[in-house]
Amino acid sequence: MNYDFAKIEQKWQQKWEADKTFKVTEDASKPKYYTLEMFPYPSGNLHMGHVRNYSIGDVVARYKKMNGYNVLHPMGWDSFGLPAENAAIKHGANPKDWTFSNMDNMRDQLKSMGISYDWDRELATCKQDYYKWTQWMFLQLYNNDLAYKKKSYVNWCPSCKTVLANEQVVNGKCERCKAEVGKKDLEQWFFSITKYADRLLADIDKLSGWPEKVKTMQANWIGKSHGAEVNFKLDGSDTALTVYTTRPDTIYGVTFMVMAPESPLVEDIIAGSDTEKECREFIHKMQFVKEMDRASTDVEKEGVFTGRYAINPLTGKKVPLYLANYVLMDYGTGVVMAVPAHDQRDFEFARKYNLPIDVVITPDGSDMKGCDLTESFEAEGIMINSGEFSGMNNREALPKMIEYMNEKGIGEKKTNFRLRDWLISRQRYWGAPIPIIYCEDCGAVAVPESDLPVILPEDVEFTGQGESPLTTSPSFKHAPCPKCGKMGTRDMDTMDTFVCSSWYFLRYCDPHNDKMPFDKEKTDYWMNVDQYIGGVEHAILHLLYARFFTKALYDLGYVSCDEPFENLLTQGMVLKDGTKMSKSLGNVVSPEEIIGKYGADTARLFILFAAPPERDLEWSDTAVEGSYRFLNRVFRYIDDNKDKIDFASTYDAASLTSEDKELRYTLNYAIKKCTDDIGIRFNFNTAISCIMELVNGLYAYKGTNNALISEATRALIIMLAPFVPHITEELWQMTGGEGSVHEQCWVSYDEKALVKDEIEIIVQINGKVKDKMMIATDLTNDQIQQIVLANPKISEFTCDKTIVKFIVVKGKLVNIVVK
RNA sequence: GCCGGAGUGGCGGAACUGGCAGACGCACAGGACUUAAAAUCCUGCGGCCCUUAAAGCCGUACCGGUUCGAUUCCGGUCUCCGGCACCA
Repeated sequence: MNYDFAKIEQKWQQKWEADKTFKVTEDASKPKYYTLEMFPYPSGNLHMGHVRNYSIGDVVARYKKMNGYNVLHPMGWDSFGLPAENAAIKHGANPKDWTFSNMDNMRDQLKSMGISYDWDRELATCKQDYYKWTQWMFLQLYNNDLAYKKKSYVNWCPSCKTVLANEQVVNGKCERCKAEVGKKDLEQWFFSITKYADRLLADIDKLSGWPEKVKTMQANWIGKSHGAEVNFKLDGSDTALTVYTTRPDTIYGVTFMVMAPESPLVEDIIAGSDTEKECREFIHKMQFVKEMDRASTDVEKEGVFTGRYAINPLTGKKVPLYLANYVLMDYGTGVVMAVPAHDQRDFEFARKYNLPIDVVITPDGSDMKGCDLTESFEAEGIMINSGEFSGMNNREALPKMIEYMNEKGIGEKKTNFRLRDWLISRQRYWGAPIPIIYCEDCGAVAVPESDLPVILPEDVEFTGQGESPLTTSPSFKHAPCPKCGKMGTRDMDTMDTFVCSSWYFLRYCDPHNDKMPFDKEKTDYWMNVDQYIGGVEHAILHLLYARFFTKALYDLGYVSCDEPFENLLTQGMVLKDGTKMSKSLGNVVSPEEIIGKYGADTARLFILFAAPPERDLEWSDTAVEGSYRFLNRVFRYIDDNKDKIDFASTYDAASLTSEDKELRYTLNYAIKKCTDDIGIRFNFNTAISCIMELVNGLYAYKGTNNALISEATRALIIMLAPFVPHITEELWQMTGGEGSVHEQCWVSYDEKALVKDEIEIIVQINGKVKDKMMIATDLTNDQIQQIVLANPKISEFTCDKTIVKFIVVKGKLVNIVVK
């Protein structure tokens, strides 16, 4: 007979909900612990990735609670976003109805998993009482010069019909729909995340609880580089051509200059030149080259001479100026000094167009001809043909050269970042409206805080054609200017949904506040998030934006922490047949189906047992049955032995039989290991395996000490409780436990029970295992040596040899080195 | 190209501080119970040698080093996964 999981799970879920077992409030008398799983997008159904994410979080939350912490464990919905709009277009539904019914369904599914959320703190980013404060956040940034509107050349997804942030373009394709991303010249809102680039980079060092992988990904994304800006002069004009270079030490080797065809300087430069026609053709051609094909290392370098020259400020030499496909407009200045001898890209370009290659650094300072090179020389070396710097090591010369150029007023030190400002305007409907009104007289005016929220209208049409659905609303477009009262027009864009998710962890601390986004006292109590758990796909986007928001709010005095997430766990993916589960591959296993067939406890146990949390996990139907089998085995044992169990009974440790001692050892070892594995190592798979060993030990125990059985059973139920909350609650009740198992204290172990009278030691000769012996634990090394050498099996090896060394590793092994 | 991570039985994985490689589970095989099956329980389960067993040898991607002793530390190589990439 299998245990009736369906009945048990439903029974306890209802009881927990009725008792508000997991409701939490600030309590200064207890240490707090904030555990958070990344909130889901309400797509309609939970998938296995969610099950894994929330099972991991629930173990942490329940374990910490049993260890005396006041645990905040909330859940909500990242509920703005494009899929709702697409569903509206496809099925004629309203994005709001679609989203809310998905949330209802997924909330039920989450409840069926028995996760210990404080549902009173539930939030949804698409609700007015939340997005009001998202708009408030916009105003804070706007009022503090951290939000601005700018016309720029932005990423445009033709399929989603909206602009995208740089972070949302992956390999030239839209992160969401995989369509080829184009470029568009649009006026858009940006957040000045680059003002925080230095701190976002430097404070990565504070994140000792983050995986190395995520930290390097963020550092690479921010991409700080050190160099100099140097002014070249355009020959026959006063125009300065400013370049950014990380290698000012190679400036004597500049033989030409290259600039991006999009550069605003181009027009004046080519006007009237001999090659104007060719230049215009090249610029025209470049407009139609896809971003992806332009920004790839293996695309052939291509360019055209502008007919003009630039003057090297150090040498006074005249060098030709080219337009080139490999120069990026949005990094540095859009103009690059080309040093073909010491930069591979410039080298390839120079070879193609027969431009001179002047070597200015060689390994040993001897002369070298550019024509002899097969590739650029980018390593460290001695400078040659570099005026007064010749003969110096180039790395030592570099700062001196910057200093020199600084004195002469031709250049200065400069750091550059790869990170760009965050484009937050979206030409979509289902998002938080940007609280800005455009007035003919006053320009862009922020909606005053007292007028928030700017409500997302419902009188819109979803045609899938033309502009954003928001523009079809008759009621939304016009609003009086907050400054002068004259009728103006609202900003018709909504904010990137990543804005909504950049501060939700703060709202959970005070989710019903209608005066402020949160009360500082409450965030002071709960923040930081002690443990944040989610997929590694958010390593850059969400985590970087959330860090930026936290720092900005910190600077404005709204929070006391300048990093939001103390510890981060990036869980691995759930795979089937070696690949990611996906509808198109037809290898999706639905959580609902598994929970229906085996129960939530089995689903949770399997997913926690099958692999450590950070690693990818291969789904196995047979292994799921194994987990189910284990739970039945536990249930059966306790059901069969419940008459023997009395938690109040005690025993005398001094009068135990050897059998008793063995069980007692297994028990205490399991407690020790399980405690470390959950609390310190986050290795839930091994925590579960040692609980399994305890169950095997209980089955194998043939003694009659019921008090000992009771002690072991009690510990078993408590240790299993964070993993499988329903069955343990039932077993707790069956064995006469008081209250809820989830309100019990975690178990502690007895160090003395882990000390054995006799232990097995390994006997090695020259590092190879030759025998195993049982010896008393209280022997001295000399006594051990005597006993081991008296062993006939060992003396057989040692008799005709000399013993060089006798190594004793206390409690483990001895190694005899013989010759 | 640069930066990270990984490589252990048929499979998922374990070995935490340099000390019995393969815990725990899955799969498989044999047995008990049963009229039978399922369920359950017991036993075996890295490879070679061998009828079997004992004993021995080999074995943690590969080559080498340090050490009494290396899956673990060091040097080099290969493969796979992830991120970034014409960033001057």
